[in-house]
Amino acid sequence: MRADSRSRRPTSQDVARLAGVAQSTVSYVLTGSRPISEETRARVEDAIEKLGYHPNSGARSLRSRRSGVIGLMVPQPRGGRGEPFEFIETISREARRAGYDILLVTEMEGAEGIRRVARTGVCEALILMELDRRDERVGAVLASGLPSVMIGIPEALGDGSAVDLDFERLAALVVERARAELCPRLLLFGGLEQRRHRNDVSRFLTGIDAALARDGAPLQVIHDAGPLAGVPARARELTPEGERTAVFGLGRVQQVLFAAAAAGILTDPALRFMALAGEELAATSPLLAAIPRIDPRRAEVSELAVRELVRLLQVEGATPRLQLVEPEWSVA
Amino acid sequence: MRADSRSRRPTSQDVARLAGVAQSTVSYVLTGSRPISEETRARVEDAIEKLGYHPNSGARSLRSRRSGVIGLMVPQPRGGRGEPFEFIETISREARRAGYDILLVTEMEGAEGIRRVARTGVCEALILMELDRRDERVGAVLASGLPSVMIGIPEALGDGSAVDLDFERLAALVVERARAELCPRLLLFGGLEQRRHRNDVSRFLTGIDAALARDGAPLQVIHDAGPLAGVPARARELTPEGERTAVFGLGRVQQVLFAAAAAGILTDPALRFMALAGEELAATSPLLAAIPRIDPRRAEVSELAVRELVRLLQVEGATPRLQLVEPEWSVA
DNA sequence: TTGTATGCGTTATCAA
DNA sequence: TTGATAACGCATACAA
Repeated sequence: MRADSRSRRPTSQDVARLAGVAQSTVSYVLTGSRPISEETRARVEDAIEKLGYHPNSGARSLRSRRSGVIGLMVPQPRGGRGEPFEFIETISREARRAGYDILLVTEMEGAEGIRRVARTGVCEALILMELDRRDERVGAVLASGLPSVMIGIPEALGDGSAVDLDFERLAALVVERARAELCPRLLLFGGLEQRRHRNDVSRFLTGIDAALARDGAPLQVIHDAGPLAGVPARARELTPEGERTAVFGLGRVQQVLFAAAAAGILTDPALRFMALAGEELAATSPLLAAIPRIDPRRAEVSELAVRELVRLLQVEGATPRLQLVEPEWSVA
Repeated sequence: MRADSRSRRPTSQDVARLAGVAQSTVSYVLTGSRPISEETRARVEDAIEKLGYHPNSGARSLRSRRSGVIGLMVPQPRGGRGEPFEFIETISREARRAGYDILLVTEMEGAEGIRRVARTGVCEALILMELDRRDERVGAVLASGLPSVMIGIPEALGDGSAVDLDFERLAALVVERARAELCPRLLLFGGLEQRRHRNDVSRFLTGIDAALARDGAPLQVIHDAGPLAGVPARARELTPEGERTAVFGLGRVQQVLFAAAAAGILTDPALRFMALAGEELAATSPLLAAIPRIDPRRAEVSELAVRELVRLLQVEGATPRLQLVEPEWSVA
């Protein structure tokens, strides 16, 4: 019933017939890999338009061995965090602008997922994010031989490309500011020492140590691993009269700030909250807009990752790079 | 230098050679579309294992016209919302369990993006989310002829499948509770009337009207379209001494609750906050855990969407369905 | 500047 | 129960 000539998707053969040229000519017009006369090109493009032709992706990737698809390994949603979404959406948009699509590979699949998409040829390149310092997926990616970019800096980076916010520099900024604001103490919440296996946490802590070792006022660093809702109270408690404690952590700031607000100590002069957070924090409330903030610049990191990958894919003999995005205070 | 026999990815031909069978036999073992003797199957599977063979996805989808890829249209990240991530990740995971991969199509691409992935054959099915009541993408999906599932209920659903939380029922729950708690007033924040174009908001408001029309204590509904940070204060202001106002909205609860906490009126007996929010809200603080909460059940909705799509893809003659997930109070 | 011919690695039909 | 063989739709080497 349903099938007449129109129900079948048009092929380059159909286009060729309508334009009165050879099938290969249609292909050459599309790939641009051979000069085509202005007149022929126009006729072909007309026919393409008229038929609503789109090249079949299976055939194309079978023949050219390039699928036009980039695999993106996404983390599990832990504790209702939504930040990965901004990475994912931006990466997807940027990739599309360069002519690529994004295919998701879940963390659940692990290194085997990497091997799968590499071996089947669904993906011709890979982006990884939320990596542990030692992450089996990194090895799988490098072994696959596909061009890749990591968001974050794992240990065995090999000669892969990587892009991320400079977490060491971030730590330096935090320490510098704590000193500048005459805080003798810096409380780091979120159990960072227990999360040292994360590549970003590890770099941050390295940066803290380095900053402490540099000249400057003495600064006591306290690692807090307790429940986030208790952070403000604990910070308040360990602050002697007339002194001031700086409070910072990687992620989950909102929870800490909420607890502070609920306890009425969000603007307590004895506490100096600082946050790694985007504009959305400032937009939530004027009170939060006043908090010194370093933007994680997720969109920039994402764009950089895609650009780097496209470079690896398209520039002959491109060599892997490590690119760090500079953190900055958003409110002076 | 680099190319010896090992550098090429093995094909079913290689497997056949090693197993001493015909290439087609390998294919039959893989697809299961023909009975194979136990002995032959074992030999083939051994060879597959030994070579680390994975069928080439381009060739497979060229020949079978099934790419094993589901397109997922994702929204733009507006105002730092991260909820879409839970949908995306869950959908991706469930799809993988059914043997499919998820390819992202950004909202930026619009209806043309739908047409593209459909025409090129990259995707053999589609999932749409965050739809407007009238959304050009819906038409494009239906026109593509691909099996599809909408998360949300747009107007021109046609005979597409749809899955979502039952927002009409959600409204009924909210109204019922406001009445049960003897609130003469319900304040709805977030400018819902201005966001009626959204399919979920529209259904919610329909549900509100229906619930109000039913028997019960009189309830005044106030639509608040002002800044979220001012919601608690405004709610407090319009509440006469000794009375109580219920406060609810779709999304952005955290901002409102933060403002309430900061103003010290989170537990004001004159206000009755209720929230559409997942566990993460309760986990943020004991204060928030006490707030009556309806879970949006994003994971369930996502799983249902994937299951429905898989049914459409795999069950011969399957007919589209509309499935609503029942909202419930998480704290009594 | 264009056309002809070949093969990418599968799936599935036709024989045996 | 299995083998040979023919497409699927495109990119590109080779001819003209």
